[in-house]
Amino acid sequence: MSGPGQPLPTALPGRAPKVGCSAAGCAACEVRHLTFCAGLEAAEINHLSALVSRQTHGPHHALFYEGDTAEHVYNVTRGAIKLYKLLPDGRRQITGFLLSGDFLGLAGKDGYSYSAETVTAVDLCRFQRKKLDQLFAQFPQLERRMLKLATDELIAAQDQMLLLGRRTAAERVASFLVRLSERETVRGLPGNPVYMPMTRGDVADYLGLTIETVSRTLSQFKHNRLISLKSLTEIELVDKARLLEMAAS
Amino acid sequence: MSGPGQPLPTALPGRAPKVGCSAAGCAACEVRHLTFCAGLEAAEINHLSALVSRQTHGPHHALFYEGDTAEHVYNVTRGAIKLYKLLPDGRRQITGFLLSGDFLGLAGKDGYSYSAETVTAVDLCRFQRKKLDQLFAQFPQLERRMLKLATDELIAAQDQMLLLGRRTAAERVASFLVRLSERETVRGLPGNPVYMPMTRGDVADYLGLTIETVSRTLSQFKHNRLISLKSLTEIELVDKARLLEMAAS
DNA sequence: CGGTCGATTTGACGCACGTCAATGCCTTGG
DNA sequence: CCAAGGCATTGACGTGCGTCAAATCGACCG
Repeated sequence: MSGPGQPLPTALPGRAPKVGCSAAGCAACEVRHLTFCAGLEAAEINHLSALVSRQTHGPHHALFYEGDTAEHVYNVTRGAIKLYKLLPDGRRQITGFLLSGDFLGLAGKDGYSYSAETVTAVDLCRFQRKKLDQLFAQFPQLERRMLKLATDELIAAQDQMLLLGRRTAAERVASFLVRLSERETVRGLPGNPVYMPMTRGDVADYLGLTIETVSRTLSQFKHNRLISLKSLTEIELVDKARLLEMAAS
Repeated sequence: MSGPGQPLPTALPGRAPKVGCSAAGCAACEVRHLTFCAGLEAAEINHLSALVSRQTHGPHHALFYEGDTAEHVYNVTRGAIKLYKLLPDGRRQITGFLLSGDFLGLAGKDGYSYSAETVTAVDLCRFQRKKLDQLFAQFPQLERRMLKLATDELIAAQDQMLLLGRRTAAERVASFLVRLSERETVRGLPGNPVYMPMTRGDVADYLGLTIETVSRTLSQFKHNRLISLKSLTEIELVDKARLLEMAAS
């Protein structure tokens, strides 16, 4: 798996992702509590509002590539994004999927450490890193919040290492479904059926497997009545208890 | 691989790890430039000095376990530490090895996200998280520095995901040797031969392999004149160019 | 409505790496 | 010096997942 993606449904009837702050401004942002913008006073929010530039992109749009100078920092307010790294021969590892409220753009001195591409149509809040750094000086609260986000991401990355290094294919897929469901729940969505907008290839490259193994594992889950496929991108978790057990950590 | 480790040479003749700041205080700390203590004024260093408690531990000593309340934060000033996560059935993933100058103790709300155990004898600088947080309020510089460290760790974690998800056994071992060598170089050590104090089991659990595969891969490298084993814990990188190529990212 | 194209599923088969089992080696201690 | 206890290495063999290849499905379009 590598190369640019192909057309995917931009939205699903009756399951349109929650709309973010695209028009109304940061004060009305529905996902602010999830982002680094959380916990700011009204006055501070206005400072942020002045800095932000809003963007919308269609599916399968490259935002930046690994190694690019990291000039911007983003919050996702709608849709899904994938982050990935490539080996010279094209092998790909997806390091994360971002949903609304997720943050994007931490980078070391060598620029972005991964490439970013939209999975579905997305809305983004974009900040210039330079200007944001100035704001950090004014509002240490923001930097504290950023450290918390980075720490949470690090913890998630460590969990993923455990998954990639030591879990079986079935455990990986079960864990993926359960985690995706939980992330939707946190965002006020039902979480069951799970909305899974990425391709099997994306899932495979996230879980360190092949497309075929992901597909076969899902088929096996279906056969064992653990899940039921409403459509290619909608999976009902029928036996969530058993799935949780498989995903157990 | 799991369970507590067994005796290992505490030091190697002629290769004793660099001594840290154990006696002289932070002002004389040899690894400060690598830690979050970097870039502070003399006065600020004194504040830190007042907070720090120094510890020494022998090899194979557990510092804390995953889930423990995260009361402390550490800097390693001598020796090597491993961080790991366990699955209920005992499968283990080592998420990182720490050397002198490395930082330890970022944690989410569920306490430490990994267990920590010494590999060799170590010296540590220990801070109470609560007190350190107070210092952060006084010196935003410190928090900035902490964010940088967390970001660097996150980037390293993403590299490790790529390794665990997509690299072959030979690539993993080559990458491990080369990175260990580079880390020693940064610390002013020769970096060749590489000093590798952890057991084959530790390496296996770090690379998502088994002891046998690590051992076989090293034997194959030896046979192909890529490396030469001076001892179990000292590996000469004979054909570093070829190793770098295998590790290529 | 039939055709096209890519994504997904399914099947057959192979292999890289895991498992199981000696054997060897190094360190420690009597 | 010998014995014991752990690692580490090596060999033989097994298997989970990858590879290759062929349906099948589903969305889009003229």
